Amino acid sequence: MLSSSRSSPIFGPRASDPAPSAHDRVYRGLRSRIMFGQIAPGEALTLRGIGREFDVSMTPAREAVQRLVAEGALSMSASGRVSTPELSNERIEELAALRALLEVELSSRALPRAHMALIERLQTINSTISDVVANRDAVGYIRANLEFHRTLYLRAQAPAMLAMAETVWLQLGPTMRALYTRLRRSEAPHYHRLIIAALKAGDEPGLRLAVRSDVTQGLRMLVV
Amino acid sequence: MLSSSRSSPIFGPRASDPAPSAHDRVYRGLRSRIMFGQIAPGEALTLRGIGREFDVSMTPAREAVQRLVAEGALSMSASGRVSTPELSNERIEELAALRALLEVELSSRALPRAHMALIERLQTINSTISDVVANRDAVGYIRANLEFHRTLYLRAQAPAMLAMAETVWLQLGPTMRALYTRLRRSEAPHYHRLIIAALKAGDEPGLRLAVRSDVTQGLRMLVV
DNA sequence: CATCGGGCCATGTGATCACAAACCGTGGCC
DNA sequence: GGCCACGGTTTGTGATCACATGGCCCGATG
Repeated sequence: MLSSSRSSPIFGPRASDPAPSAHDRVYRGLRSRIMFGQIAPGEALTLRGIGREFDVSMTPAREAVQRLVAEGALSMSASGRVSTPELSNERIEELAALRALLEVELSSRALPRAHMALIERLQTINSTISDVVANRDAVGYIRANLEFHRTLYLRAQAPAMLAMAETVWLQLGPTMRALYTRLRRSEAPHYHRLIIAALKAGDEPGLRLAVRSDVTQGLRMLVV
Repeated sequence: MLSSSRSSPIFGPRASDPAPSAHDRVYRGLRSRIMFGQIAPGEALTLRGIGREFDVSMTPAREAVQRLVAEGALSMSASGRVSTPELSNERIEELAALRALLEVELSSRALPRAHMALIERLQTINSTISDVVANRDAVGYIRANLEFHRTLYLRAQAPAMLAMAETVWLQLGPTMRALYTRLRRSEAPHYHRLIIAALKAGDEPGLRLAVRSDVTQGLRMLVV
């Protein structure tokens, strides 16, 4: 995850990846599921089950799982059983603070490079979010929301920082679904519009505030 | 690396770890070596070689390597060969910025909980650093320096954030050695003393500045 | 003498297997 | 009725093996 030397196509594989190894296929598959909230917190996984599902032996399944455990996307009991972690409130707050820290910086670095084409793409993604929210599609919402952020942060030209932000998303994945199912429909892309406005205006303080708010807002209602 | 559910004894194993699995042993061993700069940038590793060295088969060696690759501590070529990464100047600058971002926040969170006992321990570590620097012991210097920071940040009660900071240290490990061999002896614990002074005074802005300086100073001279 | 090609060797990958430990359900006992 | 012990079954771990691929050295050739 953190800056593998390979390309990291989180949102769908690239066109011409020559020969994706088995453990990479499994890793990507599980990673998407976790990041986009398709696995509930506390759900258990078994190596043989993963192997059956992806049609590989236990070896690649183990490597993929090990990697996700290392990234905090899965947790492993002392006996080696793996499951998606159930985050404590303190942990959720800490991860939200990390998102704020990293993503504010990323957006700030992206600002000077944000041209009109980027802003248009963000607006397109934003309207996708509206559609998907109207359909009560939690997974689609999370995916589109993260794509919005990722598209912006890619402009920051800071791969290590982006990788860390994605690791935080990954750790929050299972929890995020629980959040977005109880989300009010109307308020969804509110801060996103503020972000776009600040980008257009070249308003750095406004952008930092908008990103921080967008990132913090959702998570705050989760720690009841 | 990132918040494994197990305890993470980076600086020497705990007393009563019941049955450390083989891949964990290998992982910890390689991780220390990398983080403390005992492996040069670009140095190659082989699974069978690691297996021989730690007296295990290829399987645990593979898992440990995979994990370190995921953390950015090792890089893997398209053909699967692993080596310690040779960082570009942009990457080094980015990682230094990450250190500043994360560690300033960590120190700031540790400040309200920093009591006298902690400050004394920091001073003890600091004198160790002076000794070790006098002996031109690069690895010892890096180890003691990181222990100084880690001791402070542990008080922040922010395990995910600390884990991310350690991941950055890990990525910088092989490069750090190259840095500290060309370090002037006298200036070593300068900013550390500023950090301790700010802690004693409860001076948060001063602490943030001192940490940022300490973290940035060394790395800056590396990007010639 | 430089460059290209072929063949051997080392290396990573993934499958399979043996083993030990943990989990779960059942039955008995208090 | 609740609690505990026990055995079958599931699960993770680590070793070993077969295979394909890439690297590297050496020799032949222009």
